[in-house]
Amino acid sequence: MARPIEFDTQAARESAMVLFWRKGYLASSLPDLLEEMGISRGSFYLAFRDKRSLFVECLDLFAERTHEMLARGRARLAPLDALRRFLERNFLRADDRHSSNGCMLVNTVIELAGVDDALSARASAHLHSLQAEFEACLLESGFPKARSAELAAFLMTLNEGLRVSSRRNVPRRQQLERIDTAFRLIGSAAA
Amino acid sequence: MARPIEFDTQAARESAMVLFWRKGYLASSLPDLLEEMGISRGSFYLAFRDKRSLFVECLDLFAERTHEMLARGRARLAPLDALRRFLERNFLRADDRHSSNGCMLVNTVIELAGVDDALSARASAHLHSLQAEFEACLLESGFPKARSAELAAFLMTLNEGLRVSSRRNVPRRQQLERIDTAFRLIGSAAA
DNA sequence: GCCATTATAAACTGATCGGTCTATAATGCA
DNA sequence: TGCATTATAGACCGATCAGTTTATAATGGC
Repeated sequence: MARPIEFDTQAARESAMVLFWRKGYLASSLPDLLEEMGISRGSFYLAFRDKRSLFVECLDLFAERTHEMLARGRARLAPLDALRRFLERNFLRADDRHSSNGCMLVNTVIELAGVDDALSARASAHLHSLQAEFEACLLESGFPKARSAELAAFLMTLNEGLRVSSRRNVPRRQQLERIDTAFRLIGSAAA
Repeated sequence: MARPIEFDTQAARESAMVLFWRKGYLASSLPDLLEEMGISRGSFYLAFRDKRSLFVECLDLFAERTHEMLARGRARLAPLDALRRFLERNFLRADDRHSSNGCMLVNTVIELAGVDDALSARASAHLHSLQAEFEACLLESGFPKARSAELAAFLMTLNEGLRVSSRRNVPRRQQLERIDTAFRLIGSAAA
């Protein structure tokens, strides 16, 4: 019919990311994606190779955003506070549209392990580099090297667990309590 | 052709459970299921209503087995040791065929949230009752009521995180270290 | 006013999905 | 021997999947 809006590739990619984040890879059909992205089938295959390639781009974009989120916290908070703020992220605002989507990296690891191992491994690698960032925070806040690595691994497990909980009906308050419990445990062990 | 084996409904259900556990709901196709169960299409629809109904049965069966696993530990170990043994379960034997399947309840929560909320909620409810079992262990080992509830929630988050980790390429040794870290933290806080 | 570009809607392809149905083969029992 | 039961293989159904193609409409530059 008309030519209402100019085709913004990046905006379309971000819309796709949100859908993949919410519904996963398999359950996001082409019609779903097209409606969410607001473009036609023709434009889709013109701008992106195929569904799987777009998913890879969205996965990498999500990882980038996640890293930025932690980096912004580190720029203005003490490293341990930034880490804690990062874990609390999904649970602070009750009205966040994405608060029950969990983490796209965790979701992808779970959904596609044994189905598309390359995609699952890619998501896993992103989580691994996030853990390295955790470790840097802990080092910066004074923990010795070995202890930092150990706690970073522990906090990554906690992070994974929290992202699972955020896809369940676990109330926000309980989630925050769990984070509080974890940090009190770490604090009392450090003291 | 022939009539080689008598049709064992329960054995077929268990085979289906393992496939659902490994590949999830959406990626397990009817042909996949039939091959894994070793039965024909006709027998499938004669014995089970449909794919989704069978999945519900498998989900409940998995939850039952999970509870039994914890109960067996409680029968022969101190409650805190049983709890720890339960968390370590997937990581003890390197040759376990199912060691990288994670937990079917966690997998289902993640895969089907936003896709089939009834199934996701059912898996979540099973995790909730497992958490109640955690709390009973902690109560029995001497923690006060409020503290038991808090730690049970924390350990459920840890459990969820560990099941995510077990679907990734995280080495067994690191997983065991993470559990060790968690229990040392709990121990030093309790002391 | 014309034309190349860029988008569109929608038809189409072949494969696969879950689910039904039919014709047949093997069995236990009478 | 014959028949009801229980299983099989596989054809078949309509729906949906990802991806391609086509004919058309809107636009900017000339």
